Amino acid sequence: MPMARQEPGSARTPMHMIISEKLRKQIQNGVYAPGDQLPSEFDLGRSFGVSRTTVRRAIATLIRLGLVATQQGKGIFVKPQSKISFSLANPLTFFDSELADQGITGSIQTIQYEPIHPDPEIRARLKLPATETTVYLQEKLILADDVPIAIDLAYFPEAIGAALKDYLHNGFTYRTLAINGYDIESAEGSLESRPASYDARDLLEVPLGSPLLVYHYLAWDKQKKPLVCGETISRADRTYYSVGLKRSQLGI
Amino acid sequence: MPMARQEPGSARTPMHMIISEKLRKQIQNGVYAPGDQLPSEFDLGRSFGVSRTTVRRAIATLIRLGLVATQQGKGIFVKPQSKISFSLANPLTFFDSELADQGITGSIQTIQYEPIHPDPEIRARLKLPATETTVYLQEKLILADDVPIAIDLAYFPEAIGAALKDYLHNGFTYRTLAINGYDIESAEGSLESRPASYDARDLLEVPLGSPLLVYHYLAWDKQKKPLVCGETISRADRTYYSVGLKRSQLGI
DNA sequence: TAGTGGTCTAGACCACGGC
DNA sequence: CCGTGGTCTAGACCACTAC
Repeated sequence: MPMARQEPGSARTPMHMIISEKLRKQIQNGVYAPGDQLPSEFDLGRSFGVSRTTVRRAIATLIRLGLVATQQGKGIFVKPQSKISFSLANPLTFFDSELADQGITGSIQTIQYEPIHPDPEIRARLKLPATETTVYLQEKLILADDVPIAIDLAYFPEAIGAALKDYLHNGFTYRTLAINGYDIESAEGSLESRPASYDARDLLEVPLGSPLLVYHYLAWDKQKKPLVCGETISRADRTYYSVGLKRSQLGI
Repeated sequence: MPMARQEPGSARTPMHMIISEKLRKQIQNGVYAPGDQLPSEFDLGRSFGVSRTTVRRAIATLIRLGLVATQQGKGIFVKPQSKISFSLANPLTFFDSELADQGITGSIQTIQYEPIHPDPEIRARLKLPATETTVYLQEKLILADDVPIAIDLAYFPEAIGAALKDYLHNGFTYRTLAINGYDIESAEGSLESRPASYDARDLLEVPLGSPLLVYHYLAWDKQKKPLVCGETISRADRTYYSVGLKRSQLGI
């Protein structure tokens, strides 16, 4: 029997939406608590009177809303919700203490720290002269309670990168630059959100297409010479950025 | 014939992923330009040798990545990419001129401006005394070139809301507060990203689960008395926030 | 009327987890 | 071994768009 069509005159709401909305409300009302297991796809299909394909579509919606996660061979589980705060003013600067304040153990894994030949966009941001073809790329994974929550890619001009080689393995901070005589005078940044690509999905262990926060930054010294630029890509389900502004900084 | 299983020893990559990745690369390499129509689901299925269900799964991935959009009865089209910048320091303050600088016509539609009885979270943020049970809610839709890109919900203490009743219909800005004698001394905000719910999907015309940027804000006067709080919910595929920081503001 | 995407089915095989 | 989610099929009906 193909397709169970809607009774004439009944609401036009697709079954997969009815199912996902019902489950969503049950999760938000605590019928299913964080960590709880939902009924199996087979059982849900039987109790709603639909095929497994339709149930799977409803579950896919809940995954996209960040409410549940599936585990092959085990089942469907309600995800715990809680976000970690990053400060926009000093990203990753007091990373450890910032997380400690929130009751979380932070750590940084350097994935690579190597000289590379950057693409034109990075060259432009660092205002590299034509004679300089090399920058240092520091790629690191940021973990909270041993769960990856962000990737940071930082690009340093060659001289700075070489000088800081031994200092940056344990994570980058603006302070590391300052201690080594590179004084940051100003910085600019931008915050956007993008859906997770297949690559990001593998690194950050999130569903494909789930929101990621991307923080682009660029810092200069007094002579307006770029010291570092980069981007921090973080799981939007686990992180947010906060900022405080005084009167002088507001555009009033 | 059920399921076309993989040849023994071949890569384990699902067909839907092979298809979506191939189309993704073709889009990024310009084989399909923004605005172009992709082959129909039927044709894609035929050319890849898979069922339409599998093609639809691949297309669903491209939609989640924000690369294409479907139109019933018409086809699958490549989405144009371009983002509008909001300033974090003065959100919505110079909204019109900010967008004009980017070559975009901005407009604001007030959805409602009414006294309401807020939930405890808003009460706490505005530090309402127990005797005050009313705040003004201003809800508005922000359009760029007549396309909705954001929703803003602003909550004012009763006295301020009543005083500004006639001024706020044309959009809220910090400046409106200042002109009327409510001087903002400081403000704080936070930026996060959430997947679009069914409600947000309808208002902002985005796919379910696509990333939204949420900016929470709160502003005080000299006596640390809250003047306004609220949140701006914007389409992450059309907006980003930028911020500039001077040395004194960096945590170095 | 033809073509497109939107929804749904019944059933299949596979890979993983736990008993 | 069984139960779970992961992938896929072949075919159906519907709603919308364009000619």
